[in-house]
Amino acid sequence: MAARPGLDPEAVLQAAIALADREGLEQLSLASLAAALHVKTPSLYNHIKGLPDLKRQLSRRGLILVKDAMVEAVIGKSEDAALLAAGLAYVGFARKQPGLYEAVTAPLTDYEDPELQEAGAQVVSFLLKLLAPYGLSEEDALHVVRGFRSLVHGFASLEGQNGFRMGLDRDESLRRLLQTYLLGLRAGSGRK
Amino acid sequence: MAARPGLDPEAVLQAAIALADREGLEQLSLASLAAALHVKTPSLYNHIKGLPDLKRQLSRRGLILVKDAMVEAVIGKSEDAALLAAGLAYVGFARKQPGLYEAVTAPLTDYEDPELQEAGAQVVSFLLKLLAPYGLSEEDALHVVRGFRSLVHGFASLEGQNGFRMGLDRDESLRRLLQTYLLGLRAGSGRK
DNA sequence: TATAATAACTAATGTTATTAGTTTTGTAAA
DNA sequence: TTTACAAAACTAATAACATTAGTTATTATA
Repeated sequence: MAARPGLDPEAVLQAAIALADREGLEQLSLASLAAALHVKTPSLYNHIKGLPDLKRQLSRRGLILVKDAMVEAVIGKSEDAALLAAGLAYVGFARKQPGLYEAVTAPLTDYEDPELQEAGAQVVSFLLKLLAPYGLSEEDALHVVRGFRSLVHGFASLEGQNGFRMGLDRDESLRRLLQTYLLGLRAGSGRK
Repeated sequence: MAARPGLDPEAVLQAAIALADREGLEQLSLASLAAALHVKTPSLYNHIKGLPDLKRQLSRRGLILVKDAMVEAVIGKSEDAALLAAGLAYVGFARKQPGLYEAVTAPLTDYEDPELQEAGAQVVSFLLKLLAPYGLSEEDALHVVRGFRSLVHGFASLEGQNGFRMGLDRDESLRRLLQTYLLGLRAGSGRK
């Protein structure tokens, strides 16, 4: 019947996110995290199960937040404008929280984690809603969702690893990529 | 004037690639690599500078090989057919050598490594050649290169982290993604 | 005020990367 | 054939890290 304040799991997660965004996900260790929290490493085990568990939590939180960012971005928009806004918001999130986004895309130790699957399913479900007005079959819509996710994740990932070196406006590249894909969708809707 | 055979840097690299492809890049450690080579860990330092150096070499080799795979795939093809073949080859490479491809896309310790920049530049240069027949301005072509790389890398990366869960044909998703983008390129070439 | 839940700690273990210094060995020159 | 040396592989040692076990300290509540 008596607790003791101090850290809690959410505070540890927040500190881990801050550290990952600031220094990169590879720099996130229990040692560096404990130091940032002015605590000894083993104390963290009162709040997390271990480093793999912490990274799993980062992945999940990142997925939730990137979806939230897209949801926010499409308010009052529909069809191409909504998809464009969602794509820009996705990449914007990856830029603002690079370490957290890295965690989303990091090779998972556990592909089968149900919390991660749920978070991923919410992203897919959100995109399917944006596609509803296009009147696609369920199968067609799922292919498009895969395409859209590939687009935005690929762009965000390459940008995040400094893959775009030329002095060419990156926002312009992203806008063109999304618009070209959307144009292709319109142009191809008659086709098989 | 006298050497002593045994391992050499290329053999170490090959073993590292095999291990990464088999077990995943995270499982690649100097300890596991040395064990696979029936050697003690410090012996590896006769052939590589250390673990970061080894991973850098993997990145570079992966970039070269993925480009080679695309070059091979476009023989005798041009325009949309060539870009489609290149995209399929890119993803095919990531599927066949998942650990090596992971290394290509892993967050680098050293963005500025000239060897990696050179390898990346060769990929860009190759794609620019494929785009030549489209008669785009240099700037337009560079935007398209970014788009194409985003497409294929995003797809390969999501697929590699088991991001595509639905029982939906993945090759079909990839083909549609590439075709939709190419269609958008054609449709949009009059526009700004 | 006393208690109990629990956060934080110390101590210890095992893994890993890395460096320094030593031994071994195969080849090329004598 | 013998010898010398270059380089590969080794042993030993250190430092960083994650993790577990067991102990101490603290604080909200009964």
